[in-house]
This record gives sequence, structure tokens and C-alpha cells, in this order.
Amino acid sequence: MADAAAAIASAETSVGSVAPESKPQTAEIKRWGDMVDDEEQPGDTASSSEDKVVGELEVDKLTIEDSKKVNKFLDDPEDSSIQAVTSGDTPYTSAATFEDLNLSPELLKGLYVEMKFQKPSKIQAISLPMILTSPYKDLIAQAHNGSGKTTCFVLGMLSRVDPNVKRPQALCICPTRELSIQNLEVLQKMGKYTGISSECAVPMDSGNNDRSRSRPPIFAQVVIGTPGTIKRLMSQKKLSVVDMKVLVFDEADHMLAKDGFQDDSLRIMKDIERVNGHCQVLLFSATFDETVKNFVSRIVRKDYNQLFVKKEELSLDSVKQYKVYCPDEMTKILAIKDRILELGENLGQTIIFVNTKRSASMLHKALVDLGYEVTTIHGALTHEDRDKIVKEFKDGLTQVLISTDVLARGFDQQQVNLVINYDLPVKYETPSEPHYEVYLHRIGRAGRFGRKGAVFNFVMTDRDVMIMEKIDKYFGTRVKEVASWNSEEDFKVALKEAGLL
DNA sequence: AAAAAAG
Repeated sequence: MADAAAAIASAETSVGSVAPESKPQTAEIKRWGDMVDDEEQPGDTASSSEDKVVGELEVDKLTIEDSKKVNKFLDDPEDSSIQAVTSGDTPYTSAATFEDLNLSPELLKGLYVEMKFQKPSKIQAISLPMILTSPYKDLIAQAHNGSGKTTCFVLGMLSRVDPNVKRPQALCICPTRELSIQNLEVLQKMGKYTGISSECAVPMDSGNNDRSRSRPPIFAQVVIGTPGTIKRLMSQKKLSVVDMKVLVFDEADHMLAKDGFQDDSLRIMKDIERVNGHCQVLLFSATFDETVKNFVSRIVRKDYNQLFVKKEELSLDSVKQYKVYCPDEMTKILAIKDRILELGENLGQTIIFVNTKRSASMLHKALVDLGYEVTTIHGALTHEDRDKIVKEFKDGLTQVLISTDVLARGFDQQQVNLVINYDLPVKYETPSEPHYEVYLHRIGRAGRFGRKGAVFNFVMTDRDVMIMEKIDKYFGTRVKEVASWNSEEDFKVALKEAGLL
């Protein structure tokens, strides 16, 4: 019986007849759903003035049916193909407009007025009908970095909440404090006119000693937070799950990986299911390696939908990747100093990723000693400091941020044009192996929403050389080499090629 | 002796 069900709707590149117009590569046009934080462009410009149709690509209405039928999704230039696999016989029609989704007028207003969205991005067009159509099936959804995943599940949560029921109905779990806060901000902005209440469930400020006693029970209709706090709130019976309709895991592959938050996540899922078997589970991430993919497909309901992207098509063309050979640690620091920091604010904002807190502190000290202004974030800082550093960076008060992998996933700051892998991401157990998923997430911090971006990978050891080779092979890319770290010209050429100068 | 979350 089980075998009969799965229908494969392969959404391979189709396009065909539409979109002969040139695509808006240059213009800063808001075509995609996930454009959070576009508020304070200092001295904002005409920007979004015209509500003309911006994307010339008309997303056709189409139906994913339970048959071996090939569905054609029109191709976004930055977003190649998504494979949709639906289960059962529920037909889904991809949403060309937000109106197609039967959203409340208040929610639509939030999308257009607050978020300034115009039409669903591709992943939104495909996934939202799957999320919002009854019977509400579980969903595993993969999509490119910066393609609007957040909007998918935020919109899903907001529109499945019954505004009249003043109890928790949607829960979203994220791997970090920062991501929880960011997602809540998106939700509150999008849901501004809905009157739906929401709350962040992350550790309280460290000043608050007796935090387990001081936290009141949660009444908010949507809750977003980190696993430990959520788990504790549930066990203390301060977070009721009886009315829970949607459970979202952001960065789901990490949330369900054994070296991630697998135990916590499973426990939360099971505790909810015990009380409430109807809760829909949504799993979102840009990455799902084979192991995790197999695992997550076992833990969701049998009758689930899925969306996947081939790994070769995951790295965005709008972000140019480079490697730079640096013979030693000092050289890496000098390269950052002379090739990046000296260019100042012309580049937009920069994130420098390192592998350890120690490495972060070392680099921070080195650059500060050289007289440059950088800030640094990692998990050993107090919550207040972390919040402050992130806020300063998001407000554009700081230009260069050194970070561990706290911010590797999900962190959304559109002004980040440049990402530097000061340390290449490697697997903990096998340091000679690249950590492909982390690599992809890190470089996804640049070039949000089709913007231009560049990545410099610092290659120091023989091991690093091999790691870059493996990364190329895995993603099918050809990361270009910047010939000399000491050549201003070489860097300028690279940055120009990336569209940053 | 990793990142992160929490206890």
C-alpha cells in the first residue's frame, strides 16, 4: 500500500516561452519574498516607489498531481530547479500571487505594506499551498539561501493560527538565539495587522538570576525559540501544546542531526504528538545531506510532501567565490587588513568566519591592535553582548563582523556583500573533510536575495588545499584563485568581477 | 578541548 502513494512532480527547468525580457540584474528591485529589514535605508530613496510588476516572469498556475506528471515551474534566474514530491492525492496549485492563498486581508496587508512584497518567490509559490491546504501534511522543504524560506513558514504559522484562540498554536524552533529573534522580528512585521500575539522563547538576560521562576507561562499564539528553553518551558508546563497546529524546525537538518539538536528536537516533537496528534511539522533548510534527509523522512508522518534542490545547483551564481593562498597566519591577517579593511565602506558589510572562539578572539585582537574597528560574536559572550553586537551590525553601525558559526546559518543582513572564510569549515570528527553544509550556509550570508556578493576562502595548509578541491567537486564549482594575497590589483579584479567595486 | 543551547 505504501508504495502506490508517492507521486513525483519533477520541477525541472522548464521556462519555455516566457520572459524574453531582460532580467533585472542591476536594479535593486524587490522581487523576492524574504526581503526583511529593508526598512532603514538611510535616507531611503525612491526605491520601492513604483509598484510596477517587477519580475517579468509570470509564474504560471499549475498543478502538482498525484501522477507521474512533470510539472513545470518557471525558472527564476537565481533559483534553478526545485524537485517537488507530493504524497497522496491532494492536488496543489502553485500560487502566482499571494491572493491565491486565501490569506486574511490583514495578513495580505502585512505582506504588501510592511514587507513590501509583490508576489511569492518560487519556493513560496510551491510550498505555501502545501502548507495551507487541508489536510495539513508535514513538509520537508529545501531551498536556496535567501530565497524566502522564512516567509514560507512565518506565513504558514500566521495563517494557520486562529486569531480567536488566545493560546499557543504555532511553534518554531531554531538553532540559535539570534535566529529566533530574527525570525520573530519577521513574523511581527508581517503579522502587524493580524493582531496575532507572538513571543520569543530564548534564555533570558543573564542579569536575571532566577530565570526559571521568573518566567511567566506563555499565552502568545506563536512562539519562536531555541530548543533548551522550549524544552524547559514544556516540562514546566508553562508552554501548552494542546492547541498546537504547526511545529516548524528552521535549519531543520541541523536541528535533527545527531551532532546538532537531534535529541532535543525529537523530544519536543514527541511530547507534542503525545498530546496532540494533529500538529503539522514543517522542516526547512538550505541543506539536507543524505544521512539527515533519510532520517528526517522517517520521523515525519508517512503522508508528507517534500521539496529538494540538487546540491550542484545550490550555490548561487550571484555570489562569486575565490580562494587565496596565504602561507601563514600572519599573512591571513595582513590580507584582511590590506586587501579588505583598507577598502573601507566601499564594499558594504563583511563577515569573517572562523572555526573557534579562540580564533575569533585572536583575530579580533590582532585587527584591533592594528587600529581597525571590528566587532566579534561567539557563544561565550553574554546574551546582552551578543544582542548588542548583532544589533549594531544590523543597524550598519559596524562594518566588519568576526563570527564563529553562530551566525553561519540564517543570519540575514542584506548589506553583507563579502564573506571571508578565515578558517575553512571542516567536520569536527574528520578535520580533513570539508563541512559542506556549513560552507554553503556561510557563503549564503552574502548576496542575499539575488544581490551581488563575494567570498574569499583563505587557504593556508596542504589540508586547506585539499578541502577546497573537495568543495569544488562536491558542488560542481570552480572556485577561482586570487593569484597573490599581496596584490591589490588581483583583489580589485576579483571584487570588480563580483560586482562589488 | 567545536559551535551552539542549557543545566
